[in-house]
Amino acid sequence: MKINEAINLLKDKGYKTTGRRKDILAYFDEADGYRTAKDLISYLEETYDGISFDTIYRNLHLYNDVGILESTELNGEKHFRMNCTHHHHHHFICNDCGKTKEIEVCPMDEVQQALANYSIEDHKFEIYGLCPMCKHA
Amino acid sequence: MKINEAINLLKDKGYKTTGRRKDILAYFDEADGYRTAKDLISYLEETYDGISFDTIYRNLHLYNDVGILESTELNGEKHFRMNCTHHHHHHFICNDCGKTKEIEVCPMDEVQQALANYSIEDHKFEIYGLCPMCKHA
DNA sequence: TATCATAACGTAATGATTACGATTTGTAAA
DNA sequence: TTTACAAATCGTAATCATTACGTTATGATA
Repeated sequence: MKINEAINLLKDKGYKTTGRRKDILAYFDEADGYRTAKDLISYLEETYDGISFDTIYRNLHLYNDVGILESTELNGEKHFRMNCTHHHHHHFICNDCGKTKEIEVCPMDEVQQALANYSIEDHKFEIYGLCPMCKHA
Repeated sequence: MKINEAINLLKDKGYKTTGRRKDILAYFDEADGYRTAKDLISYLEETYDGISFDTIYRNLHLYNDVGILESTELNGEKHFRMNCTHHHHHHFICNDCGKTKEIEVCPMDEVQQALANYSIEDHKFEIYGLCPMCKHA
């Protein structure tokens, strides 16, 4: 999702446009991969002297809820990245830099049949390793 | 993995067979699904008066390392279940009772090609929802 | 520019997990 | 069987990510 798109989405939903919020969007726009709350705090501390956990987590949850960000759990820590809204897909995630590559394969079609009497609510398919850049570093 | 198998594996590796360790195995053998450290503590407290976090987590890690248990992260908490050693497969996991169903489909073959220059180290494919039992409860 | 609800601050609380010194207990050798 | 000792457990404190909250600041609307 693009920054302007996200800002308009927030406005439409009645949320205020603050400096923190714009900077958080800028961070994830630039990051192009999964980042933690701690990563975000480090970044914002360059600009602001004193960032509250409240601000960090409230906005991460907000962005996640309205679909600006998507999240996953890696090594016991929540990680966030800009949401790819265009179509359903999965991700390769680099263990080193957190950057992602879209994977078009989704095995759910095949799986549905095997779970006839089950109620499927969600699924997760992620591939972990090193991206070409980190592999040769 | 069966309990006796696990105990022999521990002996072979030079680990001692203690009451706690046997009871932990019994718990996961009976559980037949994903359980948290807290779940395990509740169970062990019925038998022992005073179970140390040290004992819980040390043994969970040990069992996970030697392949007696396998683990996944659900709602920010590590969950463990008896390891299925026989062949590669994935799991449907019930959001209610934690019980699992094996899924034979694995999409990795298809994915390899799309990640030619990447180093693949691991992958995760899990399906979440309600099992037939919990669905009708 | 005044108003007011929302956002942010600073900090304390929570919950899972890890760490550690003291004590207990399997195990293997005497 | 007893002894010896490393490994296992205990009790509790520390850590780390996240959540909660009373107070203060600020964006948006009139």
